[in-house]
Amino acid sequence: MTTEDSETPPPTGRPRDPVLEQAILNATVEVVARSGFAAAKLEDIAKRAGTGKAAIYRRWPSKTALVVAAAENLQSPVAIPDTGSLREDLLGCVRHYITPSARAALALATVLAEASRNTELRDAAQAAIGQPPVEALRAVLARWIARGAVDPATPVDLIAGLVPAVAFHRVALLHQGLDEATAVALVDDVLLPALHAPAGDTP
Amino acid sequence: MTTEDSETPPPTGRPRDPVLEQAILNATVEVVARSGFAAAKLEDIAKRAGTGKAAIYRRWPSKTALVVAAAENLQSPVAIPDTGSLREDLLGCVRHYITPSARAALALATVLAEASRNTELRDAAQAAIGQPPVEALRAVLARWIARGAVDPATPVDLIAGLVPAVAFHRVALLHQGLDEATAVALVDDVLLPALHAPAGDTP
DNA sequence: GACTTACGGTACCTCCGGGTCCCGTAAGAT
DNA sequence: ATCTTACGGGACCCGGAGGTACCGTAAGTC
Repeated sequence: MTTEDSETPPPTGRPRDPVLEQAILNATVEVVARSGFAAAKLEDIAKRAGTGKAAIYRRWPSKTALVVAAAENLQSPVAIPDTGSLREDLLGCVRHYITPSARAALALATVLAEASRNTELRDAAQAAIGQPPVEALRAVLARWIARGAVDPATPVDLIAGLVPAVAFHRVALLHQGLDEATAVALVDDVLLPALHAPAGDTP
Repeated sequence: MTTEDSETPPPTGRPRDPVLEQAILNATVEVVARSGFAAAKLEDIAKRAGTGKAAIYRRWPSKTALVVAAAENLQSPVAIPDTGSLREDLLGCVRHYITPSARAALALATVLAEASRNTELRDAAQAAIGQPPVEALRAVLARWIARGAVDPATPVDLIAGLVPAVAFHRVALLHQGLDEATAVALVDDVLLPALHAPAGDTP
């Protein structure tokens, strides 16, 4: 290996359009989120991306691979709020599920849940859109526990899992995204009471 | 109308087997819950029910109608616990989601969520397996509010919606049913703190 | 016993969608 | 200018599954 023999054969000819790449991924998310994994047609995705099926198969070997890529592409840097107020930090985390992209992600998750047997697909979706916001909430809780404002005995996993559960449930079954009022109620009436609990009511 | 003219033409010939009817519905739930709505094959359902496709189409006109009927058939009388203890009542409601039939129902719901465009299907599922347990929880909360043990200002809908959300989320995305430990934690660490809150912490 | 309808099973029709191929054209590299 | 590869788009192949038709048989009614 002098410089680069086997890898990267000199890229001659017309290069691939990166804009098209992104357009295809976006179209995939939209179509899959709206129609479901099985019902999503490659032709619809191609049409919505303003291209043909060939351009898709030039990049990904199968429908599954395409959807996995689209799910991974949804990853957005989830901020870990640190406002100095526990309530505001929680609100920041919960509000993450209100954004349009989050709603698209959840709708996609709805669908990916259907592909139960497809482990690859499910894991990719979970890692891409499931974990990050939960990790953020977990981090916030850990920080406030360290600060002594939250009981160290609180079941962090259970509490942190509450928010995505509600968001997912609303989108998947009730077909309505999380709204501001619900987010506030979730924080004030559920999360904060659960966290403020000292050492337990039965000593 | 003397006795019954138009309706019920004298049922001659071999009658339909009601046992088979139930077997088909059960098989439908199992196969659809395992494979998903789209991936569920009528032939698999028939085979699992120990019959042929013809026997199915003799009863329901389409795959969708069959699944709707199967969802409706899942309705089971959800008991409204009244043990004298708020905690026990809540536990009773939450435990409902641990039963095998509840897990099957939730798995089915996972799938029905995918059929977003099919309003008929979604509504049937919601009415059959979504509403009843939530109504039970709502009733329990209402009773304890009436008894004065729970703040009348508590957002009953939000709280009652928490449990199915968690159950659904776990089954659909995490692929694990609700277990006893989680149920207890849900009641002790989430529901009870949210309910015991008096009039609010900021007077 | 005659009749009617359900039964299990299978072969079949038909449509739909994933995936492939090929066209004429466009956009870069040498 | 030439070469190579990507592009949009259409034609096509093919497997799979919903739905139908028909068999011989079983289980009821009159």
